Amino acid sequence: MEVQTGFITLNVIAKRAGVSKATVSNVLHRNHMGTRADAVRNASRIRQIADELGYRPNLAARAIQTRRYNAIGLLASNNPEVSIYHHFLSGLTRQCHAHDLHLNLGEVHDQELTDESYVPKILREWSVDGLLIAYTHNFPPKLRELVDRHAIPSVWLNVKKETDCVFPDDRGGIAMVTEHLVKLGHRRIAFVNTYPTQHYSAQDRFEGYRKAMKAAGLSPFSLYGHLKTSVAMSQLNADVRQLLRQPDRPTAFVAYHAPHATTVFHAAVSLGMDVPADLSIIGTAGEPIDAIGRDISTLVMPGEAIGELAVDMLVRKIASPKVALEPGMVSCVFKRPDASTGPPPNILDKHHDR
Amino acid sequence: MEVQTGFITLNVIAKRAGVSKATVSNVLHRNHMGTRADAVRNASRIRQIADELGYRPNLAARAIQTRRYNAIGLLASNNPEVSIYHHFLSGLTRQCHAHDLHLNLGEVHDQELTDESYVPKILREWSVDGLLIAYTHNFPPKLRELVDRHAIPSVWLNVKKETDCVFPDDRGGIAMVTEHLVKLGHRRIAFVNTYPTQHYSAQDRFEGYRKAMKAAGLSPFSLYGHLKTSVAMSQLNADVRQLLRQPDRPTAFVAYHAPHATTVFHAAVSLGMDVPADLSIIGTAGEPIDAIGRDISTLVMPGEAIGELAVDMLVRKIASPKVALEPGMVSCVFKRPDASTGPPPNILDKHHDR
DNA sequence: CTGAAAGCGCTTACAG
DNA sequence: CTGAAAGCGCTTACAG
Repeated sequence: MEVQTGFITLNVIAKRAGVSKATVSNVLHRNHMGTRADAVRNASRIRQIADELGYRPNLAARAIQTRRYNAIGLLASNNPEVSIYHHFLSGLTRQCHAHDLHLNLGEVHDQELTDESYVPKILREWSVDGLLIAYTHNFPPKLRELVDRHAIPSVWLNVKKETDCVFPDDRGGIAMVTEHLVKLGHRRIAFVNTYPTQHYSAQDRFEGYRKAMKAAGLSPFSLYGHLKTSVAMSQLNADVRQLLRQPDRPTAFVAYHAPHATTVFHAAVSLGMDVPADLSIIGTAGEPIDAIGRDISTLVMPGEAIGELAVDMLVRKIASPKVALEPGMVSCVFKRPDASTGPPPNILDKHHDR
Repeated sequence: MEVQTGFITLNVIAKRAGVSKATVSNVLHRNHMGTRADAVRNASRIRQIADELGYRPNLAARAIQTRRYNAIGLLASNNPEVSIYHHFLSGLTRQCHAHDLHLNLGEVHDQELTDESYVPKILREWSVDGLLIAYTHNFPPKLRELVDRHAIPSVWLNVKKETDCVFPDDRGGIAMVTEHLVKLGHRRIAFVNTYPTQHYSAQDRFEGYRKAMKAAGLSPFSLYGHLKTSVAMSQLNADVRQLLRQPDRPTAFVAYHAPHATTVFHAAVSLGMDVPADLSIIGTAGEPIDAIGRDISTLVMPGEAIGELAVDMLVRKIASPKVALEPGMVSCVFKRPDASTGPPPNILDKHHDR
């Protein structure tokens, strides 16, 4: 039985049931704990009619009344260098469902950012109770001004700020996996990142690595150091191959993210090396189920947990907009440590310094 | 200057400006082509006041009036085997912006599907004008019933149906790249897919390959044939290594998707082979910028174009719900053909049949 | 427990 | 061109 969408209102049901729309509203949308027998019968009759008619409450009418949209917005850049919001979607949608919230996606395309007058619909019109901002850096000043000006409750995703943000513990995670390599006996451990990102994770991951190396009395070595422009993956492949031919080559790599790890892996194998017998490799931010048919020990970013926590925090923020929320730091998980790490090979262990 | 969010209404502006709210509404939201000098002055004054006060129209109040939410919903599975909606998001959000539409994300988590009574908020409440459904198979009957029953205008993403759907031309694309290999002189071309998917793309990609092989008088060879359960990537690695050691080994691979291609690539290199001198490889549905530092010739699925077309179609569908829309088929693009394909190596070319 | 009434913020004919 | 009025579908005190 097909129903005419959008025309089944409280009024229609009320007439059918011979009651007032206030009563229908009470029965359908409030916890109407009836006790009198006739009231209970009435209520179930109303519910049945609503069901038959395929009633769906009009959210807008409710929103206008309650001053709550029961919806939050996600303001994200579509530039993958600036936002990796895809990783959070699963957690976000799950937790939105838990709070019975709609999720409004407002992706900002980079080309639009050049247009000074560009304002995403999500900010132009009032239709969410709060905002999740997935914009690690280069957040357009104009948008920030709007968010501030309208005092929209917001929580930042994957950004390190004083308050109201959620991010993974990059530094701690990388330090942990670096220590893992140190404990296995590695002394020449290289860090690799091809991206020139202004995101905190670039600094933090390197810092975690550096700290762990220093603590073990080892010299940190970053393949590219501080980059102005990104290095092509084919270049990385070539550079790693050359590096691995040196007598004082690294015996282990810590990669900024998964593709770096698979590229190092592939370069090593192309030289006839075995992983982890000849070289240990740790990836970051991907999943150990890799793309080359060889599992890789990986420090997994808890994207889902971040998404869930962000929604929880935003819900609190919406309830008390004035209260600044402590940053939410989520731990990373080291998965499959044995997959691609092991003791260093028995090569001449002279100190590696450059 | 901070404004009190949500309390700046047409009325407030009207009072400040000393006009009626009808006038404010006209000036702000209609193309109020004033001609009389005083009217023009009035209009710009109203606009200025609205601006100063940080007025944002309340979408809900408008929606209730116009019976239009100016929003569409995306109903997607969070099971990556059943929906790959992430690929479409960029196109979806871009085109939503072009049509000045909100995008509501309703992801359905698989665990919820076991719950018979589960109904996503997006269907429970009326808050979008239409629905994009990214659910290639196993769409829960309950949800379909709701969509049908309420006659919600909808377009299916990445699904082949009689009407109202958008999908890439998998068959044509794969046939094209297979022909490319045939033209290069390959005769033993293998197809590889580790997933037991009920999605049309599994059949279609294989069909495109099979057709092209038959047309060239060659025997198709699928590494795993029809699968009941998926094959681990490590298994694929091992199997490819073994296969490549056979004297009548394939000289080229067509992969169901990108990770299959990189795995084949890696397996070949681990045997000391060179790509494309010793083996040609074509990936599908990823980007040629691969994860191993070696570019791969790839048949790219036009995710962005699909997303854009889907929104356009849904907009038409919302305008005329009764009209069935022709399926939208989008062509795939063969990128970097020279990256990992070339003429077959000079190995004994005896016919490959199993 | 139920219903008449007022109101949320906006839009839309319709008079003036 | 402008404004008073009615109404969109719902919720919420407040009487009864």
